[in-house]
Amino acid sequence: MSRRTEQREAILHTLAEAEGPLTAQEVHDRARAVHPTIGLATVYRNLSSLEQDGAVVAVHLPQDATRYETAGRGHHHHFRCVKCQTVFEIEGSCPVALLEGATLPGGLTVLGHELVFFGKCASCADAAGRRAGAVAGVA
Amino acid sequence: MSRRTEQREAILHTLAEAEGPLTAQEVHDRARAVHPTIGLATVYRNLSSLEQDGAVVAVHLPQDATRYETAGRGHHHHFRCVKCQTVFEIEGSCPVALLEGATLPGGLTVLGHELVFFGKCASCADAAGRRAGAVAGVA
DNA sequence: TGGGTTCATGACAGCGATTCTCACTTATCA
DNA sequence: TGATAAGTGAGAATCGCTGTCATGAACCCA
Repeated sequence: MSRRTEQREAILHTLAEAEGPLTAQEVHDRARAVHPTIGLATVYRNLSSLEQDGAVVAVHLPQDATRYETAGRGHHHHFRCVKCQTVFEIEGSCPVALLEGATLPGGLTVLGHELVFFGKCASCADAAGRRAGAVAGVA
Repeated sequence: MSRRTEQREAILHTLAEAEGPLTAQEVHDRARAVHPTIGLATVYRNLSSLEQDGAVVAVHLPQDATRYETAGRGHHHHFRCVKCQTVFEIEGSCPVALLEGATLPGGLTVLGHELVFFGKCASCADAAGRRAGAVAGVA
């Protein structure tokens, strides 16, 4: 039972408008455009309570701050280019999702998973080798 | 061409003896049993150079410090109990490994991936429902 | 074997991300 | 409207990790 506050709405609005998952710092910066006095601690507090409410999901990428995005955009994973560090969304059916709810040997009950790919995006792969006409049109 | 130092060996030895992936802090604590003056910065430096040499691999678990384990124990993933935070190793064939080297739509070339499951281990699942004396057989 | 040249080390300051604390403000409900 | 408990903002504190720098040790060559 969380209260409805301007700050909370500003944060949700910021995430809804974002083109990809944002760090708390980025949320803070953008939310200040709407609510100039909002504090960083407030952003962190709201992000974690929103996560508990299921309104946002946290995205954990190795060697990066925790990022947040609005929930309800379907199951998907992320790909990070090891060269330019850009994060891409990977959509489509996930083979690992079959294990959700399964019990693995040893009695481990799977409730969820996080899958992160790393590799080279089209532009960096081009730059490295020769050149081909691949377009990195991923969200 | 890295030099062979006592510290480096102590770190490798510590990881080889460990029952699971260790944080830099844990490696530091344990390595001090062998080499009492070893510094934390040295541990971090060696861990990353060993990682570059391919002697150890880094394990990134959400909401946890980076962990390290010796390389060459085959492709596997990790499971973290959301209750007791224990980390288990998941072995067996990995459906995602098929994508290694593949090029995803958008021209994303997959070089590697990290997969982390979270859920409840046997003992915590038991404790939640009934209670039984399951042993947390950490690998 | 000795001596010089790097590279590695240890100590610690510093940084970014996140959490904690505390006094103050405000949404909510009787 | 007023009480009250939850939420807020500011800043200190904490945690994981990296950078710096003087010192120490591994390696190469004579």
